[in-house]
Amino acid sequence: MSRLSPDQREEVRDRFLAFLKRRGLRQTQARLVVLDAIYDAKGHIDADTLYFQLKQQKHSISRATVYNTLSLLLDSDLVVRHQFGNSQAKYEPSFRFWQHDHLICLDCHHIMEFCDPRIQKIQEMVADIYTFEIKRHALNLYGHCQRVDCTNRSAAA
Amino acid sequence: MSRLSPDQREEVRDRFLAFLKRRGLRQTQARLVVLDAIYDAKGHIDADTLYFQLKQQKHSISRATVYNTLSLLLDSDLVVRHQFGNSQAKYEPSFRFWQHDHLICLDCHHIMEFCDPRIQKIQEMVADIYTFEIKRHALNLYGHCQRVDCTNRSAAA
DNA sequence: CTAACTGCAAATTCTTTGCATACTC
DNA sequence: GAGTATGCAAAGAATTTGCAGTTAG
Repeated sequence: MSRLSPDQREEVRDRFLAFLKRRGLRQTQARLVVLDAIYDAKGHIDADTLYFQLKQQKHSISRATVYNTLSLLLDSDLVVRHQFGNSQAKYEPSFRFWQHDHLICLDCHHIMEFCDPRIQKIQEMVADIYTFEIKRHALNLYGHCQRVDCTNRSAAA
Repeated sequence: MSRLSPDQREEVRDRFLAFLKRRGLRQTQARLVVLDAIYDAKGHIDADTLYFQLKQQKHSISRATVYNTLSLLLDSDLVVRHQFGNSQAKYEPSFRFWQHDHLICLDCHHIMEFCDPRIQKIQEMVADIYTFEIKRHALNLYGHCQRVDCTNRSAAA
């Protein structure tokens, strides 16, 4: 996933500030720092890793604030949350990325991304049949990757 | 999801017993009771609900045993686990059900099921492109249902 | 100024683990 | 009878909450 340009990053920031204003919430350092950290991360970061990453930098932000800000970022659609089978949620930037899906290795938990336009079609058809207004989807494919450095590979046939 | 016939139920039971024997594990009352409870449930039951359901019946089985048995049922492919966005995992019978996917209401958390053969195609193509051996998939569509008794419906446009 | 935000630690929720007792093989 | 499975309660992991102090508007 390619990094955003400075212009795009600024737009993300503006959107978040606008969202906060619209909700009557304050623009705080902490909130912007969390936003930047997620957009700087390679992708698929969990709340605690984010917390430790910020702790190591000059910004020290409590877990409570990290979670609080994540919640705001989800509400503003600038970040999406994923639950890849385990209990720990992962977050990634959503802005300006085309909607993509995930391929998860059951052995090494490596995550790959792919994109297939047919899912859009399925989504539209299902929405129609079930009279359901679909906001988003998550397609996760679980299996075994063939990477040479895949760990925990089981002997199971 | 239609209920299984007595014959099918017996086959499920036999499969589980065979699985236990193969692993050198014991056939205990508790394990069979948990298996039955999941297959009797309407579907999409979580561990704690299962625990309380069993508690109310004559069978009193501890949470530890519920979780232990769920793990064995997952290993034996008789039950599948789902993570629908929240932290609480849900379980459902897998045997003799065609693979299906889920439509989840963001307001009332009602879950509907659907099935689309195109997902199979996508799965095969992605497996090919990424040299990945796919074992299973989960496609979740999140949105707003139109049921009259849908609760928590937000005013958001 | 003042209400909202933050940090801290304690509380909650879901799941796993350790250990004495009970039961399968 | 030997040793695994169970129940209980306590531990653990992820996330949330309450409250006193801090800060944006």
